[in-house]
Amino acid sequence: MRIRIATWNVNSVRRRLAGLKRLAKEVSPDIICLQETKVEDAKFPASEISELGYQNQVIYGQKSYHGVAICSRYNLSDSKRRDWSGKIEGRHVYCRLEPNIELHNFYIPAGGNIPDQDVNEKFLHKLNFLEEMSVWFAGRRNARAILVGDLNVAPSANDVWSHRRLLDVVSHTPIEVAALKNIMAKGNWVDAVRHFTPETKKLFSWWSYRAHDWSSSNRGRRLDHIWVTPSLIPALDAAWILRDTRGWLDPSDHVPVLLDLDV
DNA sequence: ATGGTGGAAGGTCCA
Repeated sequence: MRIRIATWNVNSVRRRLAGLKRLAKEVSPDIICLQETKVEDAKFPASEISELGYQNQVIYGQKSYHGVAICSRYNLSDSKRRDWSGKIEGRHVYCRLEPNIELHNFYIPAGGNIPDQDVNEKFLHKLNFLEEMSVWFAGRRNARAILVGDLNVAPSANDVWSHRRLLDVVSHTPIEVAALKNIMAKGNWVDAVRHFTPETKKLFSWWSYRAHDWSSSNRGRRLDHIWVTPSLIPALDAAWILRDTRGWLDPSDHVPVLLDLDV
């Protein structure tokens, strides 16, 4: 059985319905994990997404900010919402797929502009969130699991357009990179995208709206990730990033990341 | 150091 999973920070699910329709038509994921839905659950466009084929939905949103969802052609069970770092913000949902795979969808806090936890509460919140994740997943390392989402950290030198110029920019600072790698180490996670594309090759999943020409300047970062636990490595068929989506009409600033599994 | 754009708002806040 082949399962195709997409993760996409849509920057408002209601503003991205045409993009979701095009993604469903052209790429046909079985499961789409969304971040930054920016809508409370009662106003989530459930019927529109159901009409695209994704009748099974786990949503956890709030007004204006954050918000995540898992939308699936297949049945989902044991769906849960979890809060982190003392805030109720709609940043994590998870559920079970058949055959017995746990799927986690995260929107990790961006962390504000100043990379100093003593003066920037948002950066402190991000570091606390990452630390809590490392502890929680350390206690679940025997799970057969997939973790996707906008993790808001670009861990490797070739996950950013300029390692040197972003060392002091939130998303690529050494303290965030160490925190993300600590989650991977303690939770026994493997980076599915880097499993297929060597670290020597630049890979981005986000380009700022503020660039005059995002494609030619290409000042991107890889903030969106798909991880799997080791028992799923033999099932990995492919993992890739849909760069062209950034050039679609009315784009998100993030593009989808895809995984094909044969389980 | 600042601004550049986009989204939810209908103030600004956030990315």
